[in-house]
Amino acid sequence: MEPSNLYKGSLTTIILKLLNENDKMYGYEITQKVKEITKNELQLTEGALYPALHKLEAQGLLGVEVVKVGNRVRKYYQLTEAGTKETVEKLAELESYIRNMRALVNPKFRDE
Amino acid sequence: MEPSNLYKGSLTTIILKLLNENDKMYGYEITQKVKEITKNELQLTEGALYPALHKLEAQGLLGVEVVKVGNRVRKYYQLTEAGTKETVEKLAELESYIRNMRALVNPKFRDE
DNA sequence: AAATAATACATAGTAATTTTATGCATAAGA
DNA sequence: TCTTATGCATAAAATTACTATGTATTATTT
Repeated sequence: MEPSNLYKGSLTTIILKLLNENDKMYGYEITQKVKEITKNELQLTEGALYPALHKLEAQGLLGVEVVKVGNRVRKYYQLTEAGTKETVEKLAELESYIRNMRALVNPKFRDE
Repeated sequence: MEPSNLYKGSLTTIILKLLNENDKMYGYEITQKVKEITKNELQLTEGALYPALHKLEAQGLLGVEVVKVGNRVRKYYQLTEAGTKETVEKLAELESYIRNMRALVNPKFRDE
């Protein structure tokens, strides 16, 4: 199965959740984690990921720590306090959205 | 809870599925159906819906029938054969996407 | 040793999709 | 009569992600 595209709006939630779970991660690590968890079905493009990380940082939801590993730079991101709050909200939104989509596409899930 | 925004990419799937289920519907009817099913949690904006319907029609996935009701016009849409096929694919994509998102945000759903 | 793949970041241009804001018009209800 | 509901439509703006490209280091394969 070829890797599918993201439904636009869900990338931020993915990033926040993974950081919430893993304390601190760097960009490339996030891409790999998503591939692993979704068994290659979802692929984060770098052109989406890095700008998203920068934006979250600019919004004060993430903090950054630059670490040199050998001769290469890694930028570790972690949730700020505001970021943790935002994560909770985004997750709730996603759950609600999934519930609604399930109800829409599957009559079985309607009266819940 | 205020009506939330759509995750971009899911509108087409919603439209196709509702038409698949209800045989033929007009735009306003679709907006109401979505409100009803999601208990007002999801609201389709007309600015998104009508262009989406026109696009699906242009792609040959929907057929239209204009009906006069009193002095007002309704445009009933229904799936074409190609539309029915597309519906199946879109639904499969959505299910897959939901599964992946669940796995990402909820470790419980990982090894499935 | 050289070529390739993987790791690690970044950005500009483009595309797709949706929201917001408007507009028009008829019908129903308060 | 005024407001709400029904019913369609489109343009401008915003959002979000993808594609393509660039740079550079490290590991693996040939």
